[in-house]
Amino acid sequence: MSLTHIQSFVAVAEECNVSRAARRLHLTQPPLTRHIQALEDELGARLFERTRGGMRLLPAGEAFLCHARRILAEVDAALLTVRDVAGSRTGG
Amino acid sequence: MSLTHIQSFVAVAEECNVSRAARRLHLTQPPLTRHIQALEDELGARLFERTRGGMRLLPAGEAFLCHARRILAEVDAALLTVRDVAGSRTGG
DNA sequence: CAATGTTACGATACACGTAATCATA
DNA sequence: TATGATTACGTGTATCGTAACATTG
Repeated sequence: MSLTHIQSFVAVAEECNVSRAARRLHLTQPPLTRHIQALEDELGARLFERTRGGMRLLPAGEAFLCHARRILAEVDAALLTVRDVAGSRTGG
Repeated sequence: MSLTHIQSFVAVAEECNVSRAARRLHLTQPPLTRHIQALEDELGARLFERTRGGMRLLPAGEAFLCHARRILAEVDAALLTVRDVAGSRTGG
């Protein structure tokens, strides 16, 4: 599991479409497909249903999406907090 | 930023010692040193004070530690939740 | 010499993008 | 043919571990 895979998953879940998610992430489709496959493999569960028009979340995928967003939010918070603490070192 | 770097950071913070953290992570010292350096570089802040006997958290490091633990906990929770949802698919 | 962390360097593994493939209508 | 995802394959980068280095007592 990696943060990159998690970001890819969230993008695909929100776009319901690998191609659009790829554009949004400035990536091509193949790596994105592989990210999803790696997650599904590691979690031992299918996260998306592959439909004619794109990707649709399965129950396991919806469950994972909640956590995925919290993980990314926590990473953002970590970045902000550390920069804040370090930036205010002398500023008081 | 990667989950591996975050795991390394937490181990070093808890052991106050790169060598012990490396053993705990089944790794050697150099990659661990580089993980910490990469984090410090990316965050733009020094996380540890290098002392004679090992590593000691600086304020920015303590701030980051809180978030780091939450990120890892959230990842664990994601694993458990997804496996639970997927496992109970037919079990009712 | 013994213990700490760091840097240099070569081998391996990972991840990308292009191109080709499968499926649907 | 057009749109969607996936697989095959070559290449560039990242990451590891060993070995060498610097610091401290």
